[in-house]
Amino acid sequence: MAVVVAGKHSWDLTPREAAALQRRLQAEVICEDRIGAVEYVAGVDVGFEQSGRVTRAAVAVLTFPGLELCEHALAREPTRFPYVPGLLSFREIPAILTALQQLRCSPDLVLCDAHGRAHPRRFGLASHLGLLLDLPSIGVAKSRLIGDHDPVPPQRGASVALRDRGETIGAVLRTRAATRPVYVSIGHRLSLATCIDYVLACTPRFRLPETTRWADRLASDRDRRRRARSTSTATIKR
DNA sequence: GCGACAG
DNA sequence: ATCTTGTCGC
Repeated sequence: MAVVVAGKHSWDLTPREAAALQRRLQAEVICEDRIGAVEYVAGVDVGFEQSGRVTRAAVAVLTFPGLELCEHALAREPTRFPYVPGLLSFREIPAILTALQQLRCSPDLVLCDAHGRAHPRRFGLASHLGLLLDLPSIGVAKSRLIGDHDPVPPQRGASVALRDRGETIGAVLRTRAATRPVYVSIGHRLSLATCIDYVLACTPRFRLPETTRWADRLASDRDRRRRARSTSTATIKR
């Protein structure tokens, strides 16, 4: 069954209106486990073309827990909202929805390269997307937006609480030893403990061949440009 | 007023 | 997000 967008609202908003919408929708996020059997898990990421005016969204659907690639989709759309810290979803979600709607199967869980509840108004991209799709979702960000935390012990699986204004808003989790930890937070329809379990289940110590192949495909354009640049630089140096 | 600020 | 230089570790 295809992905269905359950919720809808205007995307033609000013930054001020967008923040007001976040404050309203934040109350509808479910922070308890309302999740069934997980057979397919989707990973969502976006990038921008060199002009900066085109947003590209990539979605990969993997089997769970085997993590074999079974479907993917790409979308290119004009960027119609500026990057404002805290309003990332208004820039990225329209293209993500386009990509998701091309899928033939609907995932049971969505992992996002962004924050969920670890957000100033408790409504990061992962929560926004999860609510629109009415699907369990998790925020997995590479860097901090808000909150404070203690140092994270060095071994895989170690985590510490991410706190803001006296509240636990997420966890800082090591998915691999000797790399930077990731910032995990509830997107929608999951408890924080369950979010951590799924992130660890989706980030095994050794990359599967399918995962590597998919990452290569996503990075191909960027790598091609980088290679061309370093080649020309090397030529100039000589 | 100043710093901080997912991607 | 992107770009760069130097440095470290496998």
